[in-house]
Amino acid sequence: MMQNNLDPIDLEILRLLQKDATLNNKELSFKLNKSIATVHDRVRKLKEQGYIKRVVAILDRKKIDRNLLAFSHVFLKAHTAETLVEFETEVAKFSEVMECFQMTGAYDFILRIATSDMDAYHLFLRNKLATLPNVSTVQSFFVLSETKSDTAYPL
Amino acid sequence: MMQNNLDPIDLEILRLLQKDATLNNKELSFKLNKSIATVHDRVRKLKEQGYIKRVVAILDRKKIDRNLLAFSHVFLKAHTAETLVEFETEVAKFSEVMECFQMTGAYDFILRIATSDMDAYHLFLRNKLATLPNVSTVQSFFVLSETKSDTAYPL
DNA sequence: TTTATTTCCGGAAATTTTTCAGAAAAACAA
DNA sequence: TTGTTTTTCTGAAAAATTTCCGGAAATAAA
Repeated sequence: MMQNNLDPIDLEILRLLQKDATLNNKELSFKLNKSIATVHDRVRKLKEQGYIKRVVAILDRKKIDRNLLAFSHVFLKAHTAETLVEFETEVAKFSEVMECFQMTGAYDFILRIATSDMDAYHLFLRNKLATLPNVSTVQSFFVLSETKSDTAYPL
Repeated sequence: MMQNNLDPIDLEILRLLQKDATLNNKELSFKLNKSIATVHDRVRKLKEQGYIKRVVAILDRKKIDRNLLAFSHVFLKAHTAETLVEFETEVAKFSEVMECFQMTGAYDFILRIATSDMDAYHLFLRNKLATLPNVSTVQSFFVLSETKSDTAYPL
């Protein structure tokens, strides 16, 4: 596997592990009709080569008191490299911020914010996000329902 | 553990497994200063009780040719229960749609779309999303850079 | 304090991961 | 085609881990 291409076996392994990374080599080998050692080797290489970045446990957000999910659109006052980097650095430190993307178009950043409730969001907005230098405007949108939520890319 | 509260040991286990679910019981037991059997028991219960919904492999999106990430804001023409459910059902079938949220406020849904490039997004928009009944307007925003991307909630 | 309940632990058995040498398959050159 | 090299695959053995269990320790209740 010198070249960077994934064969059908690799793709199937990635497909399966994206859905359920608790599958062990024996189970994978059964599903793939390959030997355990082969599967073991393939998985090791997929990790080594960085196709699999990490394996994580996904928690039930509502069970750990993160009932409110919001998207915050952030506009900055200035757009120098420095301003952007500073905002990115500071916003990443807030525990409520799950994701931060710099965007094209109408606003500068989209944040995905997880808090326990609206009060907590309000406090986050007032005491954390709005206090960052160069933040001009924040538009907040709240999730009514999660219709689809997938970490697995189709392969 | 009859009541639904997590003690500091459970919280620490969840913290660790959210970051790296490849940690085995021996490693966890070392970090927690507990026996392997105790850790094993705790993790089993956390899964049983649904705190850990699933364990997944996170892939490097760019290595599997999903270079473009977009957020699409969707406005519907009508808002009957039927219309909403139909949209949710149909949009979830598209492989480009990683997430779909129904939202409060200015637009009805936010979609997170992963495609290989702008051409693929264009095709998705024209041939899939825009063809759904009752879709009024779609605003597309593209990710310039991922500043923070976390699946782990702070505990 | 005594009793009941829960949590925790060490050790053993069962299972899985990891390693390895050789076989099979594929790629390549003559 | 044939022989050579390289890669991939396999089964088996060794190493490591998970899983189970009885009883000890800690905690809560009587």
